[in-house]
Amino acid sequence: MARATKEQSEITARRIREVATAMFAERGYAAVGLEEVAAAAEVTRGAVYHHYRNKQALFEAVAAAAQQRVADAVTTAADAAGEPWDGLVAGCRAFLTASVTDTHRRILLLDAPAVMGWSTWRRQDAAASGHHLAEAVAELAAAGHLRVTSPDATAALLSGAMNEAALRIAESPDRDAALDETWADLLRLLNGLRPADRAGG
Amino acid sequence: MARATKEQSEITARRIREVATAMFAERGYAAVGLEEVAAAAEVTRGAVYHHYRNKQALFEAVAAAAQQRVADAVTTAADAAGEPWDGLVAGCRAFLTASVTDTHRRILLLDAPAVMGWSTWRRQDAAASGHHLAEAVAELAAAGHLRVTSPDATAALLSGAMNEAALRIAESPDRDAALDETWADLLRLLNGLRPADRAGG
DNA sequence: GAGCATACATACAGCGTGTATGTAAAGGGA
DNA sequence: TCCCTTTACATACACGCTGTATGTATGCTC
Repeated sequence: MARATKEQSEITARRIREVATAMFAERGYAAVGLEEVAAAAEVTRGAVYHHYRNKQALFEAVAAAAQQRVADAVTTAADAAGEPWDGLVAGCRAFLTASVTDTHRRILLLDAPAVMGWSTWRRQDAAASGHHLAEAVAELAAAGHLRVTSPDATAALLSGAMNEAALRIAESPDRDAALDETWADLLRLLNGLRPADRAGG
Repeated sequence: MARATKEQSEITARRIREVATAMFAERGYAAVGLEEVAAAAEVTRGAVYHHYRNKQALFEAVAAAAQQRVADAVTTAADAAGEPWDGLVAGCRAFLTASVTDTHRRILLLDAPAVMGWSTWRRQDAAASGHHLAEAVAELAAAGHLRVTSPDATAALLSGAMNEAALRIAESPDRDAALDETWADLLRLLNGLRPADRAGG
């Protein structure tokens, strides 16, 4: 078969990644074979192995791209808010809504930790959206807007809370209602960390 | 080979489950083959398939047993406390310490959701420890000790927070310090949900 | 004690991953 | 422009693991 140019090669790699994203999101990592990924991308398995070392490497690329999209949504929302407190709230809201989508849910919240291993997954998460959360918490804590013992620990607690919430919301028959409900209680959790003289402001 | 009695059969099934528990905990679901499980249990793969429909069914049995152990630890701790509020706190503490152990961590927190699917996993969790958490929150909310919009949503948020915390603690070089740190901030989260006139009591 | 059900062992089929090899075209220097 | 190397794939193969079908000897029941 004719060999494509360097530019074409990147397009191929991206197409493989994109069809793999859809399939991993729909049926999960284990249930997807590289043969079908190749077929959907209109190449052979050889091409897949040319661009990605193995199945796990492909998944990691898929997860990284998804993670990046979530991170972009979070930072955009957080930056749009003025006050640091509002930024944290807006970022959390953006994270929740982004994580509820099917693509991100299955790939990032269900499969990623098991496939990549928790520490690798956590590193990637920290490099993307998790970093912003920890930083926002630390900043607010330093400014006295948040009472915490360890900003990192609090960030982890909040991150875990939001991840589980996203899974719950996604599974709910009425996602909008579940999101509102969960959001109200997440706000209560956040507000509960504010010193009495700042709360509600 | 000689066929054992009914009693022996249960012993064999349990032995398979126990060696599988150890291997799944150490190397993860995907990396463990049924051949090695059988070898470790001193039977053949045929025996494994006789007692468990397939690999996933074996894993679900393993997860259920682990889940039950965590639930027992939680209820024991919660029942030992007098006040309902103290019961919630004690239960959370017990859940955290139990979840940090290697066996429970990898099986219940990393692999279970991906292998069993989230809804199945959630049902099993609810039938065990999760149920108690939701009930405790609902009870405290009804009594006015906790301000929440939806007890279920709050329980999910807390559950997710603790799961993530357990993973973080387990990965930490100094688990005791990480546990103390995380525990302090988890208590802040819980206390933040109490009405002003009850907090600190 | 005869027949059936049970508790395994054995043998086999099929799929999926990973790897080695082949091939044709792109890219670069003379 | 010719040649050589590298790149971008396709093809072919080996192997492991799951699941299933079948065999077999023993406990169990009537």
